[in-house]
Amino acid sequence: MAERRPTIADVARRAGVSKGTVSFALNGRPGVAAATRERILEAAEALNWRPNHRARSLSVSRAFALGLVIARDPSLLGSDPFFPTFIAGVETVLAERGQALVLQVAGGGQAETEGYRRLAQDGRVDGVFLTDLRRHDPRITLVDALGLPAVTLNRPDVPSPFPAVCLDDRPGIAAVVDHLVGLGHTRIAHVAGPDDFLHGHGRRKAFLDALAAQGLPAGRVEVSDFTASGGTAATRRLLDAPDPPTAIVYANDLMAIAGINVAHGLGISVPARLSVAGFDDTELSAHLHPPLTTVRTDVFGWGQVAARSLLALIDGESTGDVELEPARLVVRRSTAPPSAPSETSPATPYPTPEES
Amino acid sequence: MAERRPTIADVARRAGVSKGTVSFALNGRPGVAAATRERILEAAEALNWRPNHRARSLSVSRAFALGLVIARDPSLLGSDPFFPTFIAGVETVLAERGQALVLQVAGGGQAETEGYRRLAQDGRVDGVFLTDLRRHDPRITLVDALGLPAVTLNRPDVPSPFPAVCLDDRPGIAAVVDHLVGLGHTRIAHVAGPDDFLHGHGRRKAFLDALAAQGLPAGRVEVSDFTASGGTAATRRLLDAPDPPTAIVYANDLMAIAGINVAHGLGISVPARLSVAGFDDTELSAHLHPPLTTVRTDVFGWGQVAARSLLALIDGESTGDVELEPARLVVRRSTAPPSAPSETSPATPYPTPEES
DNA sequence: TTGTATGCGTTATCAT
DNA sequence: ATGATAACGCATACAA
Repeated sequence: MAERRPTIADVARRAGVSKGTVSFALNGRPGVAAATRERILEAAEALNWRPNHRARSLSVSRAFALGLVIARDPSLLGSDPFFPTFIAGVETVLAERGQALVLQVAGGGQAETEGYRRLAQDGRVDGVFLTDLRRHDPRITLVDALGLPAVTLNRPDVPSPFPAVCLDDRPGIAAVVDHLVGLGHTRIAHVAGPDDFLHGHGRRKAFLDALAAQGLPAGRVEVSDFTASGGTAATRRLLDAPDPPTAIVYANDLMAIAGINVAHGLGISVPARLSVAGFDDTELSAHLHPPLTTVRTDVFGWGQVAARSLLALIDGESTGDVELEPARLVVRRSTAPPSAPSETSPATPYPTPEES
Repeated sequence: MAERRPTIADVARRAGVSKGTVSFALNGRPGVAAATRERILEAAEALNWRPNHRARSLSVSRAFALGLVIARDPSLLGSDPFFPTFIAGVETVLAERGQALVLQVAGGGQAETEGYRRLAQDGRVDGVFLTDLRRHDPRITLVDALGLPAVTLNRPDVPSPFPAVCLDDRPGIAAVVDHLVGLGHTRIAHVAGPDDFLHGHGRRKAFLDALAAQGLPAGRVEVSDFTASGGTAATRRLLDAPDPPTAIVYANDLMAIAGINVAHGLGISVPARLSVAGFDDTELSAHLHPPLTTVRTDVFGWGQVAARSLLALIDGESTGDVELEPARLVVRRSTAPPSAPSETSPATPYPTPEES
């Protein structure tokens, strides 16, 4: 005799009314006499009735869930701090609203499209987050065609019907460049992310713009892929060049850390002979030696705001684009004035690390 | 006139049969005449009918989704490579079976319990993964009481009704110790994970057991927390001690990397004066300088097998516990023979890094 | 071999 | 103004 979960029919029977009236009463809708409402609430309470989520989902045609499709090489996903932090931010909002997060990890581009399509066709979610925007991102029209509400992280470079939740990278990159120029650097290079990602592209442009604003010639840019191995290769190319840079601005911490290690391997000490700056402010970067100068963005908050925006959009009360606090510089010990050209690498140990 | 999606009633009408017959025909159940079946399939094809996922979910009382509750401090979640990789493995299996993954990130213990409860009560998922097992983990009985099928990652230390998907850490740790002893080390320390995690506890025990098996006295163990900051502090404590170790075995790569940086800060070169080994084989560890000797586990495969096991359990065809390929040692350059006691830190640059 | 009723909560429509 | 009824979506136990 499995204790069957009470249904709305049980409540209706006990209160002596119809199912419809129970529904109206419990959802606080008008058209129910106060006395009747009271009776219904008591019956529901007595039976400890909770609406069946699946039935509710069916009748209102809502999933009460949001979707996130991650298109990344699984083997590299583990070293990216973005998604876990972003998801954690999203979750804080969803948890208090009874919403769930449905995740998909898609390898290649084909699987990605299929992922959105499945989420939409199965009605698994009421809306999706569009992260890691690419240039001329096909997902904008795809998701729109699927009839799925969405928010984009930052603004796409194509017309978009979706609200954008924006966190501007560029001030952070500009601040790094200004910081390095202020220290006396003139040969500054950049290790960029893939150029088809909007953020990779944007950080690169911000780098070049900031140099130009400082009246310096364009620095060398090595396009890489946000991975440690890519950062290693790009750094080798830069440091093996005839006129190597005295400072390198990386598009993320992972490549920067790999870069520092390449420098160490070449006997080039950081920051004495090479200044290095990252981007992300991962937990590790403060605990390196030297601790990494980097750029911090509030990814957790980004997730929170994106979730709120998407839920508002789904509820038909979109507030339009949102602008978050831009990225900002965190100065630590991996950046310092360039050494005099004649000076050789000093063998002195680094000063004790200290958080800025 | 929104083009209403065709329903099973439309198909039934077109084929001149009842809804029930359509359902039987399309699910390949017996009791439908071949000619009738053919007619129904044609009608469904012509109308391009797809079953409504939500209605299906309601009628069969299944969510066609699995759940994962992650109880981690959100600010530290980003530096842990485990979950993204595990999830990616899970997804490869779910994608081809039309299943979804519902994720919850819960901060403290209270929120964690609430997370499982919500998943169960709302019928959001048909089963859950129990990861990061703790000693006397209360989730075993909780999830069982909630009537939710589950698989555990490794075996709990309490009686469990759930299949376990096991990947043994211990051979990896033992191999590290053997490797270090083989190099000539006798003062080997361990920086452990939190002792209430079974894997933190297990790696520590494996470390001590391996030393004992080698006939060496118990090495010093610093219990830490898997974070860079924790690894930094623990390493300081070890290296500041009167009789510092010549090798440190860390319970994860993140702490090991932080440890290497502490050593650098103290002018202690790795591996010349201190050997360091990690655990995880994160992407970065091969690109450090020196590249990190560590232990590799197939987290992606773990996710795949766990997903298959959980789905099998839900379908009532559980295959019992599963044992995966155990963790195995990856020797790189961060481990070397201990220097002679009298020898001071050599200032020679590291050899060029090379993957083992 | 096929049709019907039931399970679910919500809501449009109808009846008082 | 209040409340009852039926329909929505699919699968399945049961009746015919």
